[in-house]
Amino acid sequence: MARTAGSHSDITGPRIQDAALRLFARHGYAAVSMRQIAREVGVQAGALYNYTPDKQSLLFGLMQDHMRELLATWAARSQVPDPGAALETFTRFHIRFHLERPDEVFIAYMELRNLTPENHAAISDLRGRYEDALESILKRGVAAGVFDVADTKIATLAVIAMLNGVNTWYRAGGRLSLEQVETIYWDMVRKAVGL
Amino acid sequence: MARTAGSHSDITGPRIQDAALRLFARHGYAAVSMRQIAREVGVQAGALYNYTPDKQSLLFGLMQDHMRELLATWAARSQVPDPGAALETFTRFHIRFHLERPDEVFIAYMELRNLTPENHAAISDLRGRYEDALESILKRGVAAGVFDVADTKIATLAVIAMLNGVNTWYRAGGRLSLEQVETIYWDMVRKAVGL
DNA sequence: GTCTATATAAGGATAGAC
DNA sequence: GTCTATCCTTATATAGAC
Repeated sequence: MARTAGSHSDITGPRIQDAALRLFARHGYAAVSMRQIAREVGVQAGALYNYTPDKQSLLFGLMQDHMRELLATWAARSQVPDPGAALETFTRFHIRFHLERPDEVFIAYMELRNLTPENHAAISDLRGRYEDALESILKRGVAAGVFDVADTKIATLAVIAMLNGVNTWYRAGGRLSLEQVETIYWDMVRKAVGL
Repeated sequence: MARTAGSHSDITGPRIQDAALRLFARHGYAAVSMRQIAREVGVQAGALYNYTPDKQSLLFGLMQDHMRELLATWAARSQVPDPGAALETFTRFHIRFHLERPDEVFIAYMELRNLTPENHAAISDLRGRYEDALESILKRGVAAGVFDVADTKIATLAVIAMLNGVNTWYRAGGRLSLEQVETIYWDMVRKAVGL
């Protein structure tokens, strides 16, 4: 729909983020122009700069928001004492959270190299905190003697990489329900850590 | 080094591919200009078009060469009859092959969306063939009753995603040798399929 | 086969009117 | 807050000289 002149600060901001998110995920940050984003929102390119100082900040904001929400949502979960149960909770949480946000996840992984060094460090730090959440579960399981894991750091990265793969193929309405997918992956994770 | 005028068709072609590979992997296809590639090679931008019809063909060629070499190298391995041994062979082969070619692997996974639809289909087909190689091993193991895998298609994607993760963190000369990394991942794969 | 020069288009970002 | 207009830079790709 064509837009007419006027003041719309309350809705334009989120619409810019939505459009940038979708376009960055689909075509990549470098391949998307500010004019494309503006067209999607229904404003002229110059108007975008009322909401973001530049294109880089737009990308960084999307990634930072995503990582912060990931950490906050996980932290809000009541922590399960039993390592095995905690690992199952993490596995199912990770799959569900990521499948609900395919565009955010895609950007968070694919556009790291398009961040300035400072922004890259900030996002890497947030990602490291999330990895630590999983590794602490693995360490507890090893300490309790219920997990058989040779290297908790590598196992952490291996499990996350495996779970992230779901986003590359899962489509709602396909052969398997989300619940079934969660269970299949949990079965593999469980066995991989020797539980 | 600065280049002078002259005829160098025998060496310029490979040098263009090398430069494009490194630059695409580092900054992303869309973010790299033909001028950058030319500067890296030591020629003017126009000279590149003696070797490639356009930038897209340069990307496609790199990805196609990589996938074909992956398939050919795997096919050249004497196929192991025992499913468990075959899976170990695949796991160690995949890790080693991919760690030896970090730039090619990075591009093959990150730049799919920058391919034209025709080129995308061609690369996806090659990737599918590689996945089939692993899935056929898993199917044989399930049929022989030695693997415990709920869904061979998902297990295939899960294993490959897990193994690909190595490329994001492994650096030669680090805490672990390549042999140790292979063994740690093989241990997780082995357990994940119930072997 | 490479160079210089250029056609043609698009990019990020800003200025000033409304 | 948005628009129009524009500055300035860069992009892919081609043409013709050497």
